[in-house]
Amino acid sequence: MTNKLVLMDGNSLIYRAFFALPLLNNDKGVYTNAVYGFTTMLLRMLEEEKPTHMLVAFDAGKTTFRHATYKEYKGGRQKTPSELSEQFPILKELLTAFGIKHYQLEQYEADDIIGTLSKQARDKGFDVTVISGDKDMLQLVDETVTVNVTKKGISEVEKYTPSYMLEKMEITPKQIIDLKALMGDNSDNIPGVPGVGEKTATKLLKQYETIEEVYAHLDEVSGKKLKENLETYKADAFMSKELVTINRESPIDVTIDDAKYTEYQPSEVSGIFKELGFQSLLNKMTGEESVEEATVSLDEIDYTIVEEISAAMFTGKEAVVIEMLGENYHQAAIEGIGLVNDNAAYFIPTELAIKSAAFKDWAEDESKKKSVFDAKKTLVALLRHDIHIKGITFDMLLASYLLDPSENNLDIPAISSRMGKAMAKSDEEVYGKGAKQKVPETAVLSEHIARKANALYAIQPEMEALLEENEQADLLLDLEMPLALILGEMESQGVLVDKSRLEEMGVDLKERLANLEAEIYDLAGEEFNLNSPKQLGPILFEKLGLRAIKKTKTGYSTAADVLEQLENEHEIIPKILMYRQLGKLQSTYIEGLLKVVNKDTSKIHTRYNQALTQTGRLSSIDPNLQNIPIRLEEGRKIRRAFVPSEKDWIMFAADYSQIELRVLAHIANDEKLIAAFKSDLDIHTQTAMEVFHVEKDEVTSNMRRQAKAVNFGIVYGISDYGLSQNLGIPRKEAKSFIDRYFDIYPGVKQYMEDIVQEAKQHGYVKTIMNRRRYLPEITSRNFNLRSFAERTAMNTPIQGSAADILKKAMLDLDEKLKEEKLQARMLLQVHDELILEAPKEEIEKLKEIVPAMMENTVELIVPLKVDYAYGDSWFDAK
DNA sequence: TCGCGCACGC
DNA sequence: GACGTACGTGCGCGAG
Repeated sequence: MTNKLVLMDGNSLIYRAFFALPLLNNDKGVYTNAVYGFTTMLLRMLEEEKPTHMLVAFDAGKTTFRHATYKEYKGGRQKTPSELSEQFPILKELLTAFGIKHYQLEQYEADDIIGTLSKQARDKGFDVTVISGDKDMLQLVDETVTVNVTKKGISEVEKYTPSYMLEKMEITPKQIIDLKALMGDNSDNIPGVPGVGEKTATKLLKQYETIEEVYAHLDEVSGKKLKENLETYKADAFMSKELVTINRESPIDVTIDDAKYTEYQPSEVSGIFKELGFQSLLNKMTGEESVEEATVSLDEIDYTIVEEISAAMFTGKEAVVIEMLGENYHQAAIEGIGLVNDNAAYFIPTELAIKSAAFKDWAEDESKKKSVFDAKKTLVALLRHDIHIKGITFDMLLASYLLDPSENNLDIPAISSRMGKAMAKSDEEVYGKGAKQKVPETAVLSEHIARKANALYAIQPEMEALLEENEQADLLLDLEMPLALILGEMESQGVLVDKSRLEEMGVDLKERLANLEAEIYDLAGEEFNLNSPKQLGPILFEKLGLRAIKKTKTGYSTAADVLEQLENEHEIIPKILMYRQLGKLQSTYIEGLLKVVNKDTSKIHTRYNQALTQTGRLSSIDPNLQNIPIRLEEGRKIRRAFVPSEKDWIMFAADYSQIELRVLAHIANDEKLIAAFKSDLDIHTQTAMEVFHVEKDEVTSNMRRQAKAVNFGIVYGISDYGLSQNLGIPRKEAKSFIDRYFDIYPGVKQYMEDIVQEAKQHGYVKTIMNRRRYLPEITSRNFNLRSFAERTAMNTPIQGSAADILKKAMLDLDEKLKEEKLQARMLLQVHDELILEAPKEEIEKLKEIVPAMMENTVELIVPLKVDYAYGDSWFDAK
């Protein structure tokens, strides 16, 4: 067997890892992210390369022999952050535990050590693999030396062989030196020749091979400026070449034999892993179930590519996968359909399915049971081909979401592999991602889709059993799944937008923004990019000498709460605030909305994500219709553009009043809070009366504001710190507010204590409809993590139950509208409100039905209250 | 392409 | 006493 030497560029890789990963620290406050990243890479190398010899090279110190040539070498570099430098010794300790040699040499860099060792090894007939984050290393590539360069952080490497280099970079390994000599390298402060970048350098080298030859034929080089620069900076070019050339004859006092590697002892390593808090690596090493399956070997699958659809194919119980690429299913094409039942697995080409009467009959037959992944997407996709799917009895996406809402890797392959059955490749593996996403050849596509349908079919019973165990079967079957269909219809229906209104507002805003901009530049005494906080900061806090109140990672904070405190100190401030407000309207709401209006229908079709939030709320994207402005009049006018889609119809909006606090009164069973809601007084005034011990008439607007903030804080689970920020008061005062609140509402206090205990005991909290949220960090020794988990424990049942209630109300209302044969239809849901459109004649009926459905969908100890309004636009429905 | 700062809603 | 703050989406900037 050939010997295999793996050489790792310690410095380069640990830097990469440090910047690629969030700044994790373990429970002792020691930063470990770079070591962690390096270790994952190391483990991967050991597994993939199976080295017989291994060595990690480090840079020795500040100065190297290269500094004698050029004292500015690596000049202008940022100092290594202490969070990183403290990780070097840890890494070396870890390497020792692995039994892996590490080495550094005064005056030389890791590159030189690697260059020298790889040469020696090659001469002894070794196979060599070098791993680095630095492309300079590519000069070492030859038939026996492969160089892996990390890309995109550290999770992937690109393997460079001589042929791959020629294909990718169009030059040979040796020419890397010449390439760098010409183009320079900013990070190492290597000058190169000005005006020569990768493109030009490659062109020159393809023609002349080396810079020596380039200069020998300088008169032939085309381009006056280029020739001039080459001439002027000739010395720099040659010096650069010297600097980037790796020394392959370094005076190292380590031999290849010293790098001999035998398999590491888990017992040696596990101690350090434990100390560092590398739980996942520990699990992996000890062979426990690991989250990421390294390689999945898939069983063979038999499936038929359907040529003609017949009713006989269907048994009445099947899994069906409508495959679409691209994220917007309102627009994306169906790539193909997978169908699996007890008898067979099929791939059905899209054209065949949508033209087939047998397929439509099957899809629309309520008695034919279907399992799907993402019922809403499936519904919408088929609706676009005039097929109204019915009989969906299982949705794997929603099932998985209910089992654990924190899971964000949600597709059939990922879910099935978590359920212990790897039955399909990941979508990313099959389709690629980002710009490179594409549909593979038919054979690959059809197999993938058939596999997914197969996995869906196979795993459904196990997921149903888990839901049953959690007492969540009803939540899926009677709440989320029917809701998915309603949401799908709402999305497909869309909401009509009066584009001309938006455009008129845009014209007006444009002018006002231009004026403000000019005034601000005038006051600042210079022009700059007003949209860049990074540029605005120094203008305000250095040039104009205003007080810097808060800092961010990247400089001064210029956030609204900071600027508001400076409002009276300089007339530029209110103008900036106004500019920001109007700029937001222009970019996000005018331009942003216009971009997503369907050209043919003038409608907007948002997408609700029903399997995302940790609390059970929906979210809305493309566009987000859940954050259309309302608080400030200026922004609220945006709502004028949302209008009914038919003549003589109106927009009808209904929202719950204080639903979260009512839910809190209910689950905390707090007498005072219950009484407050039963008397139907303004809850914030009521709270103010209690907290400040005053009569109703004595409650000032300021008292009410503070009481409101405390109520708000309780509902959203913010801390005393959060409340203090909100009210602009010291934290101590905020804390005393909260304490007084708890004195008044002891039931609430009791609930907060109990729910945290419950979370500790079970590991999760739940809503009134048994939605769960797991809180593993509730037992963390880290104060922050633990506190956050505790507040989440208090908050999630409140927010989540409120979400449950509105969801159920939507089902009830939908049914009632059908029952009453009304034309009115739901269009939007915004967490505690529903927006409908309806013919004018139905207004009276809606005034009765909508609040009644919403208020009575569940029975709590306190009444639910719904306010409603209607008008010619969403704006007017207030 | 990604993280950040900022801003909008509930 | 720590330390940084509910749940989301989207914009423009600026570094890689």
